[in-house]
Amino acid sequence: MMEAVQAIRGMNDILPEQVGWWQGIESAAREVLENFGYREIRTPVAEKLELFSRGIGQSTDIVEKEMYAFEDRNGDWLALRPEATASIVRSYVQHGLHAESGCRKLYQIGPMFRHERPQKGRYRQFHQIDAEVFGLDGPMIDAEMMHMLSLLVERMGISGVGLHINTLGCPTCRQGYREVLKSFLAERAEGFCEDCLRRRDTNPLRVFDCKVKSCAELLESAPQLIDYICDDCRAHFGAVRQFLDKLGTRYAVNPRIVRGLDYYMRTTFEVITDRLGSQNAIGGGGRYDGLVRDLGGPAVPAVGFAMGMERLVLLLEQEKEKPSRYPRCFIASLGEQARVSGFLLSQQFRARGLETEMDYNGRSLKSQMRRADKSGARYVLILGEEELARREIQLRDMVTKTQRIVPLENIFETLLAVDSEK
RNA sequence: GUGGGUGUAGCUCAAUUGGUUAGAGCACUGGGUUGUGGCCCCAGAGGUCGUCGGUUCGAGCCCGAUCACUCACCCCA
Repeated sequence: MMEAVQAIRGMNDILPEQVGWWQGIESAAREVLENFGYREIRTPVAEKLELFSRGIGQSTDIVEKEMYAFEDRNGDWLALRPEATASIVRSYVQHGLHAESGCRKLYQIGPMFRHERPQKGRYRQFHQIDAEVFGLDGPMIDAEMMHMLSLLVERMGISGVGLHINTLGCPTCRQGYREVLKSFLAERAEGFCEDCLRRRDTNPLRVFDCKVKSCAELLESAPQLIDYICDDCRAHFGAVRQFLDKLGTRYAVNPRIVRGLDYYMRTTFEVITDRLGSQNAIGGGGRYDGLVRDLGGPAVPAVGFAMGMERLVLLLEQEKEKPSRYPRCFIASLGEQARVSGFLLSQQFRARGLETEMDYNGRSLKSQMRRADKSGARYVLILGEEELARREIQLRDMVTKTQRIVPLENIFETLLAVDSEK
């Protein structure tokens, strides 16, 4: 035997047994998003590398060490997209979508790529549901988006998750806070772990995300961003919270939600579960008013979020029964002539919209019945040479175990009539 | 990128201190009814024991390397 080729590490097949979960999640997402006025946009999985280094941030982990970047045959540097926002913004700018109206709501569902060490809930090819709103800078849309995210999770049948929100301030007021925090970290340097000391220089806000106990304890006395942000940012955050309260959306303010992408400002949020081990965020996002301009477009404000579909599937597997589908009808046949007639019959049934299965191998009736049973079909049509000669067919109801002989003519209508009596 | 755990049939797992031909359950195929499913009975098929190398008279078992999976760190969805 030749050695079989394996799938790429961290890139998984979604087998027919699992695909029902994915379809359920996707249709729930489309339904809710479209209901809120979002329209689908499909962008390529590869972009120029520059788009992500400019968009996501040069010093972020994603750009620094997780991107699938490569030189193509023309010598251009490309990358498989590690997230959707930069691509959507690129497309929005390139096609002048900002010209059409004040506000634009877009969504995308598809694969993303990051070269990380795989673990539960984290893969190298993973799938996101991503939504973005362009052109609105007020707090109302921030609240609506988080409200919608809660509905989305609920509509998918997932419970026991929490919405955590925070504000990062705007680039101006955050800069002041960064300096204050940096000096706080410098004063107490000996108490913090190595990672936190490294973060002090790269991205000081991320220390709040540290899981080391001693760091968390020290940070309790740290200066809080909320005390340093400007009046406009404070008012924005206050209004977001008021709207969420009025919408009845439950949330917790969590100063640890700082996000790892450079473009976020003001509102940030995550949907968190305690049932997935360490990969506990099933969705997250925030406001990024500066990104469109940074990518060469007009100064259009924006908010967006992404959800991790693998994590949603993991949660659904924990609490719901696996969705499955069954053909309505199975055609069993005996003898070559009858098999051909059964084959043609199955095509007619399908053409009329009835999900129909059959046995193509010409095996024993017993084995065909076994297959019919396993397929979950409610009805089995049995066609032998005897029935064929008399222009008849056996119609068996697998649930009631009753069987009768009916005319072959108009068998489709007969089957529908029998089925509608149930 | 760092650390821990695990690799035996399609799946879940066995295999005495290293000892002849590596087993079971589920799933699969056929039979038990000249043409009838779930339960039961019988039979069959399915493995280079992840891979390569080493130790040994002898390795599924011990050692090393490598690959993969997995969990955690990191980071994030």
